[in-house]
Amino acid sequence: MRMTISDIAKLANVSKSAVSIVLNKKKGVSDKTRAKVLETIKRYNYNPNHIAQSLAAKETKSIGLIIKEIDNPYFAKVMKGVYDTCSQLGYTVLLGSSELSDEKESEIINALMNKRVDGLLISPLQSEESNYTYLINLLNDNYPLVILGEVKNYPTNIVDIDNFQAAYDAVSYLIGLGHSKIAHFAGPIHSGHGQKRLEGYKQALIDNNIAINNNYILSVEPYTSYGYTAGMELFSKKENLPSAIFCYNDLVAIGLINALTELKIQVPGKISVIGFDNIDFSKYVKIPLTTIQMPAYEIGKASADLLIKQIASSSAPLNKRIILEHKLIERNSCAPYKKVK
Amino acid sequence: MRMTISDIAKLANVSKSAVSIVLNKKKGVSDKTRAKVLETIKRYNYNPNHIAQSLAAKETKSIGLIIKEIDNPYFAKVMKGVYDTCSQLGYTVLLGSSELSDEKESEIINALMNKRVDGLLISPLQSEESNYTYLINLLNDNYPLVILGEVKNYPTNIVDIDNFQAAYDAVSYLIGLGHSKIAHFAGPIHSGHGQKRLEGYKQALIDNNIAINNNYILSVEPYTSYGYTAGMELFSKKENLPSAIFCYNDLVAIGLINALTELKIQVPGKISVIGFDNIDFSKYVKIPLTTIQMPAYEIGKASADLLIKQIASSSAPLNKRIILEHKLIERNSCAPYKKVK
DNA sequence: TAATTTAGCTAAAGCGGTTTAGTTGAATTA
DNA sequence: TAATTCAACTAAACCGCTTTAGCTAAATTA
Repeated sequence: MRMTISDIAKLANVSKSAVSIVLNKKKGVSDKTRAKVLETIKRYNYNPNHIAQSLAAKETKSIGLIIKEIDNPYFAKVMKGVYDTCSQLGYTVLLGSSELSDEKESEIINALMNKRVDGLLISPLQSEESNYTYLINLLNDNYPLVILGEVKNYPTNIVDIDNFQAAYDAVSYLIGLGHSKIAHFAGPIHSGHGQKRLEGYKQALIDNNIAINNNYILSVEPYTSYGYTAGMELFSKKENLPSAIFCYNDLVAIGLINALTELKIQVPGKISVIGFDNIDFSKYVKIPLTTIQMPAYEIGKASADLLIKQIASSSAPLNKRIILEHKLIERNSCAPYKKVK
Repeated sequence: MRMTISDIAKLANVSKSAVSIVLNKKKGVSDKTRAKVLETIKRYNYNPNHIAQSLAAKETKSIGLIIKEIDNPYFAKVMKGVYDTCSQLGYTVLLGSSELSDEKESEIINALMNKRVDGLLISPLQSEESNYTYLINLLNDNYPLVILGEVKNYPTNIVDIDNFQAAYDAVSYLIGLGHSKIAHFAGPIHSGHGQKRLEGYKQALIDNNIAINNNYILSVEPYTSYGYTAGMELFSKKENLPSAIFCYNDLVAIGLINALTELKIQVPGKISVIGFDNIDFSKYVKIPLTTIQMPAYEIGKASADLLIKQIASSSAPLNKRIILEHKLIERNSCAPYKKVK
């Protein structure tokens, strides 16, 4: 069996308290005693039981990370950022992934809270106002929280980019290239990011006196395969087609381009496509993707950092909003509009 | 403050024991009492403190997952598999990533064990025999363990594919296409997978009477950028170049192809490239990649399943070896050897 | 009817730590 | 020299659960 603090205490001929003091590098024992304890700890290769420590100290030195999809290069980068700063600061991360299901999301939050994580880092689904009441409960309970996105009308710690502006920039870029028939493969429309990007898209059109065409707005699950399917569907009709498409994310854009090349529709010759996220692969893809860069790793780092700060300053809600910079990355999937037909 | 079991006990006018019995669905209380307890639990929205449960029950219902790189599509798929079965079976996963550092790997193992995970799922680095002594310690301690790979000369639970055979198949395929000057961009050569694949590569050459040329074997970090760099280096010399390259993984292959196209060397016209893993993106890349399919998600599922079985059958080591099927996926990055020069 | 099970319940010990309050003897201060 | 402070140390309570052992009253058996 593993050693306990009592074992060590007995072996070193001191009290449990003395061992605890040494363990936590507090003062209250003589150098001689400290040395003796340290030596028997080393000798028996004793490691304190973190569970017991957590129970006594009422903190677990762990956080819960809830993302939407494990299997998405964007979230992988976020995770890496979170993981890096957490492990550096001595925190363990308990993984949660809602996989786009509201139900799972709230189950996970519950499960992680029962595991007594010291705080929660959530990329929320927010598909229905009513469905994030539990988030609001957390806020009211003053639970250390950082949101990768936002909770409408509630001040919280937030780390994100300006999704509205980023979408606006993307569409403006397309307009600058001469396009006016611009479609949007929108993400889950009720998600925070999806909504913001949709709004940015619309505003860019409005500001350029381009009418919004609802047939040009398709809501699509944010995976490659759905980009493909939606592309196939849209371009099987042959009338009133767009000349450019702003996609919710790179995955969708890549799927779309795949459909397009399969249909022998030239990208960017005939159709320009712009993505979102700038995942690593977007530059290796058949037609290197013009896209908006999300600083995913930095978002991960910043949010973990903020969360741990919030945990430290316990009761007082920081309500910090960290908005990181996005950037348009020009590659080969967009071209000036040509009137030819 | 949050409710405790004592609070509930008082409120329901029963003992803590009674509440505990109800909580754990054991028998020992009347239906009436059970109902009463259940009702006050619901009323006060009580959730047992999992930390306290873990301490008392000496099990945490959590496992540690140690991968090599968070930010690698192959491991993302493995993680997803692990996560899916764990959350289904009520286990939480604590994330660990060695990021290719031996030192970190052993630190993580230590940290996770102190957090008292019930078992460990490790994709080990194994860069030096001496460096996996701690793995062997775990084995000797009879700690529930599943290895994604293997520990030489030690029986353990293992989930993997036959890396030797897979590499053999890949190289045989190239040979079947007429190639004989076949290089290998090997992964970290002391890693389990790296070594097996290297051996498979060599054996395939030997069995076909092709001399092994050590200049054709480059050890490369398993990232895109290193594939690129190594490609640039190799093909800057102009003599005795290979006509085909078997890469440690798709990432390296993609980087290599990038270098090649930059150097205006046609793939697969002049150089054939075969990868390993079959990550999602390998089919969307400029030159869709011919590669070996790793059933990453299945590996994740199977290993988590096995680990939890091992945890259940506690003391008795199962020592199961699950070898999953690989498959060669033909796409466009390999072509028959042409003698033209 | 008396003896024996059994069902329902709970007090108390234990899981492995931390922390508080208290004791002792040596060092300081007045 | 007596009174006070202080450093070193520890016993005991506590964190929030589970589990064991024991008690009582009702049900079963002989």
